[in-house]
Amino acid sequence: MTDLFLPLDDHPAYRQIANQIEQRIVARSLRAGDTLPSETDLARQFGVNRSTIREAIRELETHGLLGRERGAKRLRVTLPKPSRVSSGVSRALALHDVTFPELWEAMMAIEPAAAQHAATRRSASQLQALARASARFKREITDTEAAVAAVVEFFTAVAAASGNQVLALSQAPLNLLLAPTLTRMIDRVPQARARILEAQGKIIDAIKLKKSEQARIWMEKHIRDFKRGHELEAS
Amino acid sequence: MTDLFLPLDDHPAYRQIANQIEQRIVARSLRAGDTLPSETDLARQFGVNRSTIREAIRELETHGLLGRERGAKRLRVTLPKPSRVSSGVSRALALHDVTFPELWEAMMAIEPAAAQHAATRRSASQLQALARASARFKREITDTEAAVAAVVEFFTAVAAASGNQVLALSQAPLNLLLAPTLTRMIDRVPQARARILEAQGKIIDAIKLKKSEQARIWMEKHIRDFKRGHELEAS
DNA sequence: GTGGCAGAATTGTCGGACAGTCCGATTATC
DNA sequence: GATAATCGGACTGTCCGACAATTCTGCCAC
Repeated sequence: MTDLFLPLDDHPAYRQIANQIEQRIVARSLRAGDTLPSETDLARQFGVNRSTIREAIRELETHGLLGRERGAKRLRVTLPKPSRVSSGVSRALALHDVTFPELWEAMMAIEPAAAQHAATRRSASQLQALARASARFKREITDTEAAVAAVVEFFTAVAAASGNQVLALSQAPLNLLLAPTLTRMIDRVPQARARILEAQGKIIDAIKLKKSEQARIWMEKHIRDFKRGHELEAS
Repeated sequence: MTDLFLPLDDHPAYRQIANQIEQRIVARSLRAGDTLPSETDLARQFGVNRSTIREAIRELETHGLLGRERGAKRLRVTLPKPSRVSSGVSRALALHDVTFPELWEAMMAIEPAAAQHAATRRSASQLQALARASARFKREITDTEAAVAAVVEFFTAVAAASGNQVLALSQAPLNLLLAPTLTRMIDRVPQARARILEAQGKIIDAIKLKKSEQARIWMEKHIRDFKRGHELEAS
């Protein structure tokens, strides 16, 4: 079953260097905010050419572990931004041709949980953010693209209010995948907009009153509507 | 509120090139398996130096969009491997200092759903994989590290059996985060091993018999045990 | 068709170079 | 003395050219 011999993968220098630096960051020996030595310096320290260092840096930069302040020259250690990470995930999922049912099942698992926890933990400002997102949806309800963006914003706000980074980061990629489908659906299913608005209202109410069970139930209904909408649209 | 002028972020050439290639891949104009032109060729086409091309390639390579067959020279378009993607996510979460309750809540949302769908959709071989993972846990039950690996393998197998790529990819990062905590817990809480084994058995039974509700419930109990274990361990 | 082989092609790494920009210190100005 | 203009050094982004090691390819023998 398992191969007898493992393939020996030679590590190019740039990858070894990237790994070494990554190790340091993960081990907190380099901490977020720290500035890295200059490329020339790194090249000297590692005993390689600057070009090699640059390739290593690119690797870490795309992982979000290194970055520069806007327009700054010096490189510094940064925490991977959730938005960057999740866009990578959703791109991967998109390339793997995820179907709507798959997406929907995942939303059905995650969003209600997020809503439930949001109801018990939301701060006042997070509640405001929710209300703002819903208001924006109401305002932009005729502009399909803006409306979809508002729906995504609403989900994001719920996840943020859940006070759970893991849930938030699990949820974020779903939004990006949902957008295209939702755009079609919202245009072709007449009652979709009204139902979304109603659900958002109920969810906000529940979260405001800290009724976690209510929040979960309404979010479930909300997500179920997406499936119905998708079925209607497809027929 | 909003700034009058947007900061103009200049995109270095290597990033522009990376974006262009990425676009092609996402738009399926370059499809998985296609081989890319040589670096020299790309440099000519884009009208830049080979070093610049190389930096762009590194970027796409770390995103998992490009890769080489083992020991091959020519670069080809590849689908991002879930394992690569999820390890990036879990590293990001680890750096953000995720707490156990956060992790636990996410598991509580995702794993039962995965188990439920696995019960309705699992193939025979996926069922076997589940049994294998559990058998391995039983066999290695005294070797902490191997036992933890087996637990992770079990969760992975459940997610795979769910037939849902989105759930699987949402779940994968959780495993990597769970491992260290579980290692401590399993060593300090005497009854942990037995309870895990029992839960795995019940879950496998339910999935084998396609009792989705049972599968969900037992998975919930299983995950709840982790919280209890964690509380016991902490005390 | 299989195996082997020489030459072409390609990658990984190197050294050096240069323009544009950012940073810090120094000097000039009010 | 505080602020503004100035200047040199440091650093990045990009380029050029080069070379060893390895892979790829077309060809030949069997």
